Parts: sequence; structure tokens; C-alpha cells
Amino acid sequence: MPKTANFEPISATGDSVRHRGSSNTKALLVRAARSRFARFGYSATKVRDVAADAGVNIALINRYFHSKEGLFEACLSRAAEDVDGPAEAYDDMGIEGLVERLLETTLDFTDGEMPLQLLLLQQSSGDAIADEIRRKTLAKIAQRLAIASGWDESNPNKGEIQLRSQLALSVALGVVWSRVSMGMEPLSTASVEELKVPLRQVFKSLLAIG
Amino acid sequence: MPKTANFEPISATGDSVRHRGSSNTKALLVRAARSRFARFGYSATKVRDVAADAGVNIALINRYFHSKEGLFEACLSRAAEDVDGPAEAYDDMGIEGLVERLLETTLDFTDGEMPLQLLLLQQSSGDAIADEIRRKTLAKIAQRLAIASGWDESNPNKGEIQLRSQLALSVALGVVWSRVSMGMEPLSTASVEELKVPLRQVFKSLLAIG
Amino acid sequence: MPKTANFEPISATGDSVRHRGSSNTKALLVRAARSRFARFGYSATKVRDVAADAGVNIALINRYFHSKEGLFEACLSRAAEDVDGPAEAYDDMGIEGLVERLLETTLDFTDGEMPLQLLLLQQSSGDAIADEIRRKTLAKIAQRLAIASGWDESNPNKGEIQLRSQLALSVALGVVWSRVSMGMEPLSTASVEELKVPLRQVFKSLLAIG
Amino acid sequence: MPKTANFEPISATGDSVRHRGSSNTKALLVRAARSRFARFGYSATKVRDVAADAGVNIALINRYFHSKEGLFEACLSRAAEDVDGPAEAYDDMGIEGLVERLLETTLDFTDGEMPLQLLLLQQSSGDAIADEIRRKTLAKIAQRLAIASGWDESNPNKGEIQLRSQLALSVALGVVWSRVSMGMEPLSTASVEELKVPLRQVFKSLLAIG
DNA sequence: AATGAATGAGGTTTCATTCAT
DNA sequence: GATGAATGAAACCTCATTCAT
Repeated sequence: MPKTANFEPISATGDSVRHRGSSNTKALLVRAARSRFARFGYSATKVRDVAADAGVNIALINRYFHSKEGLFEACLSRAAEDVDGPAEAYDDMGIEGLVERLLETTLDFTDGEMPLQLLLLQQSSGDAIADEIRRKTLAKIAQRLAIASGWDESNPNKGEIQLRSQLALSVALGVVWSRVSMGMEPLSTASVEELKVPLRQVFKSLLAIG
Repeated sequence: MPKTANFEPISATGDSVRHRGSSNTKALLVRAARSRFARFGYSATKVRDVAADAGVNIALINRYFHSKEGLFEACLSRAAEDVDGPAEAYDDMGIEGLVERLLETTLDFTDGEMPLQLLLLQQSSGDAIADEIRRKTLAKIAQRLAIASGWDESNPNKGEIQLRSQLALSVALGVVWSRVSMGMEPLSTASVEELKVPLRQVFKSLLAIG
Repeated sequence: MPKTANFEPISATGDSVRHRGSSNTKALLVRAARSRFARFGYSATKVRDVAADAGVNIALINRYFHSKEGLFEACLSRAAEDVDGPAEAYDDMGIEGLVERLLETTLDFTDGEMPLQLLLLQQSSGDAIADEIRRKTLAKIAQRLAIASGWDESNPNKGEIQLRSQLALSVALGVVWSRVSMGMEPLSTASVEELKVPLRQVFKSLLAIG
Repeated sequence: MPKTANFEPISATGDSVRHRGSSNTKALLVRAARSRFARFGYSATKVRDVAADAGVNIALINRYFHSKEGLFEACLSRAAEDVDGPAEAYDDMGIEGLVERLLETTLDFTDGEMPLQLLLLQQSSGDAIADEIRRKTLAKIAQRLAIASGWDESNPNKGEIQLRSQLALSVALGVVWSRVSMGMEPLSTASVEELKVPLRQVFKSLLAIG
């Protein structure tokens, strides 16, 4: 007997009136999908559940995104955009600001969206296009960390800086996974302040090359 | 239309002799299954592919492990055992030895099995029993790190030590994922020596509480 | 993996003005629908494509024809009417005129609508009502051929005449199908004159009972 | 309310025991599928009904034929083979024998399979590969008729002979359709003898060029 | 009257599992 | 004990139809 537990529905909104407005529906679907994709992975996520979470009819997923993979790519693109946004902001923030920003992204002491994005980037659909987006987005994040921490084409240490930036990103991914996806206790429910101190030290030791 | 890439078969053994002895078959299946479960996740793994990798008939999976979830649990148990083995060894190794051991586990400069085990522990089947094994195994690993780094029921810092141990484990998981599963470059192909230096510093800063 | 080719849109009219007057819209829809129904069959025809061909909103199909089957029946009725029109004309045309008329219908050397009508009559929707219309329309055509070629309640050969009339109709259907639907070459692009000679002989041999 | 009548199941065999033997199952499926494809068309045919007709589980269709289109292509290939079989036999039969053979194919006074094959060749799935098979098979049949009736690269009438052969094939297709698919009465239930006379004359007038 | 969003039924396909040899 | 065929549940997707502006 198949047993794959069917994660309980997470109703996004209570009302179930028709005709919510199409621009809104897409956003609702992407949000619901990202949450499931990020936490349960691509193949364990059922489009029916995503539609139920968003409170819309299942056929709208295909109407707007053409397929389950299209929906996944839309989530990834959103993630890529969200990461793209503050690109320039990185440039002149210095190591101190960079580390604080990475802490914020990892520990999410604002609205709770960024960790889901990071989690999502760890999920593969097996589709080549989606995997390319994932890879590029992660590479871009790492590259920004590298640039902000002194990477330069002419820098003799550029190789090491790149490596350390990818390690820093890996740390962020690992911590987010342990907290959000695995729910490791007490890590998951520890206060942001408790975690900031050791993590800040880790990020500094990786990104601040003397 | 992107096609969901169907991961190519990976023959576990070169020979394809029939009737290879039923005791051996189980081990072949577990090894093949662990590889797929760890890399592609539970639901993206097809038992037919596992059987093909192991070179055995698909029905044997159900005969030996009763179900796909049974096979997954068997893989997890193996992982737990592998981790259980040197339990006592941790006790008296001190911070230095502990860090070196964690480096070894993470960077895998021996036989390449440990990273797969860690990766496997990140995969959920959605099954309550299997998830409980995962959770407990991860908790046990973290707890050992904590004990080896000074945790004690009477230690006033025991909370912080526990937290830092879980962070160290999270770092290991994140790095293994980036290297093995994502194949982040150049991190993935960097030499162990290159990575040891920054990672050692990270683990030390987390586990050595002054 | 072969992809089910999605027949390209065929704009029925060049202009795409809105609010083109509801009376005209029905005719546009019927013309577009007949073309698709006749060439691709009932179930392979998508109402969305018909609406696109006609340049009108898809919901109008249901407003005007109540359902896809209603639209199909409307097409059939048009076909029946087109065939009904010159009914009386048949009566006194003699075998010679009859054969010439059948040649014209089959080879369509005027406006190109008749072959579509014949093709349409070969398509079934699976709906009982529509199928009854089809059957009756075909029977009526055959009966006219019979009457024009000497059929009479009191004619001792009336059975054979009816049979031969149905064979003649079958020949017309088969030739139209080969030319228009299958596009059999060089039959499809042969000149009317080339085809008239052998076909005339066929029709005569069937309808002129010595 | 959608009404597309669901053609009643046609049980091929009464018993419903398991494990019929795989080689047999494929044949059962092809036979059941050909019948439905030929009579109702590709898209009106539901694989579930085909499986039910064959008395086997629906999943076996995908196991053996990979997809609905694969099943359709298998049916077409069978038709092509069936037509290929007696190829050489055509060569030395002369016009008389050729006409008799065409009569047999059309009127089917043996086992009732050939008309279904001809009907099947009139059905399109919209798939390019399948359509190519159809086209080639029909072309091959026509070409054989042409050769048997005197076609030759050096024959000055070769163009006309080809055209007349395609017309003869069209006649056969039309008659089969009227009888088998439409069930035109009394044509459909007329005795073979009644139909042979007029049809023989038609085929002769088309294929015997003086 | 006309439109675009939303719906629900039903079709094809996948895949873990079980049966008989 | 081992195998390949067969099964059934459930997933994704399509499409005719209806609602609300």
C-alpha cells in the first residue's frame, strides 16, 4: 500500500469566491508553489495541492504556466529576480555590510521569504532548463559575494576568494535547510540574536581575507 | 517542451551474473538505492531504476524490503549504523581531533561514502517513520559534536554549545550539498587541501568556545 | 516523441474588427467550424481554434449554438440545406445532366464549398441527433440520384438502382476524400479535365442501367 | 452538458484471468485498437475503451506501445504489412485478376480484416510520423495497382495510369466507408454478389486502358 | 452583447506493487 | 528464489463550458 504522506493543505485564504482577478491568481499560485517546492521538493509536490493552497482551480496552473515544470520555472525566475534586485547595493557595502546582509538573508528576520528562495534553489525538477536557472542563480549570488569581498580579475587571490564565497553560500544554504526544512531543534526556534554571533564569525572568517 | 531528464542508469557492478546469492542482492540494492535517493530525492527515485542499477529484478525490492519506503528506511539505517560505529571514539579526541574528523566527513578524502550518507539524511520520503529515523540520526550526530566539544548537563553554556554543534552540522550538510549534489564550480572540484583551511577555521570558530 | 501537430490557425477574414454584428458572427463561426470539422473530424476539432479562426470570442459559440454539438449540427444543417436547394432541378435532367452535376459536385470546379460539405458528412460526432442528420442527408442525396436515374416505386429494378446510386455517392465521397482530405498526389492536383473522363465513365456505368 | 456518446464496450473474450502471455496481449490490443481507430477515428478513441475491449489493463498500452500514438502507429504498421504481404502476387495476375483482388479487398468476402485496414488508413492522428506512414501505405497500394495495370517508366500513358489507379483506390475507400463506417442501407447489407457486378465494371473501366 | 477568467469532468500516462509461472 | 506480465491508484494535463464584469 502506497504511503507517501500527503502533506496537509495550507489554505492561503479563507474565501472561495470566483474571479479573483488574473494578475493576482498568478502571484497566489507562485507563492503557494514556491512554498511546497521549497519544502517538499519538485516531485513530491502535487499541483492539485498547490492549487488548493492558492484557493484556485487546478486547471489555472496549466493556463498560466503551461505545465508543472513551467510553474517551477516561474518560481525559480521569481527567486532569481528577488536576488537580482539589490544587485548594485552590494557593491560599496564593504565586508561588514556584506556579512550583515548575508545574515539577514539566512536568518530572515523580516518577512520570511528569502529562506524559501534559498531552499527552492536546492530543489531540482530534473528539467535541464530549470536546472540551468538554478545553477546560474546560485553562481550569481556567489559571484556577488566574491565581488563584494574583493574579487577582481586582477586580484592574485581571486581563486581563493571565489572558493570562500561559495563556501559562505553553502553555509547559508545548510543553515536555512536545517532550520526551515528539517526543523532541527533548538536551531530552528533559536532567536536570531543567539544565532547572529556565531554565524557572523563564520561569514567573516570566510569572506574577510586579510 | 523540456523533457524531464531520466537520469542514466548506473551499473553498480560490472558483472551481470544471475543468481548471485540472495544475501548479496540486498546489499547491492541498498547501495544503488542510497545513491539515487541521496542525489535525486525520494520521490524522484524510481524503484525500477534502482533495480536496474543493481542489476536485479524489480520484484526483489518488494520481496526484500516490502516497499519503496522499506528500501529507503534500510538505506537510512545503514547511514545511522555507519555513523553509530565510531561513537565512543569521539569522546576523548578533543576539539582538534573532532574538527579533523568533521573535515574528513565533509570533504570525504577516503572512499566517497560519507557524503552520500549526509546527503541521504537531507531527503524526506514524507513517511513518518523514515522521517523520524532521519531526525534522530541527525540529532545524534549533532549531539556527539556537542559532547565532544564540552557539552555537559551541568555546563552553563550547554545551550549555546548545542546550537553551535547544530550549526557545524549544517555547515557540513551545506558544503556537501553544494559539492556533491549541485556540483557548484569550482567548489566541487577544488582540492581537499584548498578547502581544509577555510573550513577548519569555520568548524573551530563554531565548536571551540573560548 | 512525436508531437500531435496542432493545426495552424486559419483566419477566415482579414479584418479583425470587434462588434461585427451578431448576425454575421454566426455565419463566420459556421464557416470556420465546417472547415475544421470536415478536415479534422469532430473530436479533433477544438472550439477554441474555431473561435480563433472566426476571430470571435470563444464564449460566443456556446451563446449562439449552446454547445460544440450544437455548432456541429448547425454545420450539418447548412450542408443539408445546400444540398436541398436544387432538389427539384434534379428531376428532369436525365442521366447525362445528372452525371455532369455529380462530376461538378465531386470535382468542384466552382467555389470549393461542396467538397467540404461532402467531407463533413463523413464525420461523426458520436451524438445520436447529429448522426441522424448525417444519415438522412446522405440518404436523401442517394435517393435523388436514384430518382433521377429511373428509380420508381413500381420499377422492378428499383433495388438495383438504389444500390447503384449509393455506390455512385460512395465513389464521390471517396474521390473527394482522397483529393481534399488526404491530398493524394497527383490525384489532388490533377486538372478537372483529366479527371472528368474516367469519372464520367464510372458514374455512367453505375447510373445508366441499360 | 457534454454528450459525446461513449460507444459501447466490445468484449473480445469472456474470461478475465490474469497473465495471458505478453505476445498475445500485444496482438489483442492492436486488434481492438484498429477496430476503434478505424471506425471512430483517432481522437474519439479512448485508450481505456481499447484496453477494455482487449480485456487487459490500461497500463499495458503504454508498456507495450509507449503512448496512444504509438499504438496507432502499430496499427498502421500492421496495415502496411498486411498490404505488403502479397506484393509479388500482383505482378503477373493481369487486369482480370487484379480487379478480382480489388473486389475482394473492398467487399471482404473472407475474414473481414481488410476493410478495417482501409478504413484505418483514412484516419489521421495529427501526428506527422503516423501521417507519413498512412500516406506512404496508400501510395504503395496505388502504385501496385498501377504497375499491375501496365504502368511502366517508359509507358507514355504512365501519368494517366497512375491517376486511374488512385481513382480506383478512392472508389474502394469510399465504398468501404459507406458500408462499414456509415452503414449506408441497403448498401451495407447487400450481398457480395449484388455488388460485384457494378463494382467490377467500375474497376475495369478505370484500370483497363485500351 | 462581448470578454477573459474560472471551473470540472475526463483523458492519457506513470509507477509502485502483486500475481503466476 | 527469481522473473516478467499484469494491475490499480493517482498524477498531470486538456478542453468544453460557465461565470462575472
